[in-house]
Amino acid sequence: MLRDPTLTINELVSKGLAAEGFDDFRPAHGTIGQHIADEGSRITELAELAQMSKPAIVYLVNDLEQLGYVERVPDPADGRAKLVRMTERGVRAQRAGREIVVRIERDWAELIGREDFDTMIDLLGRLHEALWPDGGESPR
Amino acid sequence: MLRDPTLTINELVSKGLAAEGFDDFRPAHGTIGQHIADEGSRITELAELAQMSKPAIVYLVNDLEQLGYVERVPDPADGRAKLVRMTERGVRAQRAGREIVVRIERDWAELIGREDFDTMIDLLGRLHEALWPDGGESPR
DNA sequence: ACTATCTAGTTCGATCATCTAACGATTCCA
DNA sequence: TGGAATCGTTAGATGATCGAACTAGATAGT
Repeated sequence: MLRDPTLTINELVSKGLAAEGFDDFRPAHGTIGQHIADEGSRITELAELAQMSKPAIVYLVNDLEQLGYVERVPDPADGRAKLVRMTERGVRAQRAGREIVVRIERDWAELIGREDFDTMIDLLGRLHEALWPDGGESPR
Repeated sequence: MLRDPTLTINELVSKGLAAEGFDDFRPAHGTIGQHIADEGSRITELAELAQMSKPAIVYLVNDLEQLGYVERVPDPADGRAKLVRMTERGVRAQRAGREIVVRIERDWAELIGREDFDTMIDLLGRLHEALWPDGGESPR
């Protein structure tokens, strides 16, 4: 019951983006897009948020950089670090992706009723909050 | 909110099984264990239920057969087909897995309250039912 | 009854996403 | 100022998945 909707959202977003000209954007890239901050995020930071290893993030960021969705800039605060930041194209894709999610939520809300849907989201949020308090810090 | 719990359940079940002597059972194998019928299921059938390609199922069933969790028997009703059936070890693992899931549900229910948890499950079920009516048939 | 077509499972080859281990560069601290 | 921790990366491996092409068996149309 959790798994199917998760996969379907990913799939729908991917297809929706493809239809809007972002056809080189793969589902796994969404992990980055979801967590990246507007001012840019460090690799380590993204790894923590996505609960993935750093090499996995590097792999995805390499892809996204190659495809022109993100760029690496040196972090002025730390010579070792780099900030991964959305390019203009990346921002457009991110916006499009969020719109698609909103549309899916609207569609699904109609299926079981807006009120019940909101309740469900709220409860899922509470469970998530209970399992990963706030920022969410579990090293992997 | 959907993705994290999904992954966590998989991970916890895997670890729990490992602790009970089924340490060669990998998360992906769960896809089979979840859908296989007591009398045995065909490869094609499993592919439909899991919404995966046939080769992917064959790959997993090969693994599970090698590890002694399932066995292939000829389907008396169709000479081309084979039934994938749980072995004794498979049944034990399946039971253990279900117990672990029950335990996780109990733990999580405590986090947000049993009543709200039940409501959430019910709503998720309704959404799932609305998206994949009953048997669930979407070819891939 | 024969052939053409369809279906069940499999093999092959490729690809994607992910991991652990090891490494150079930089920063931090005692 | 020198040793330990941290940041990103590379290298190498593996798991899970797919599509295309194949074989053996079933089925339907003539």
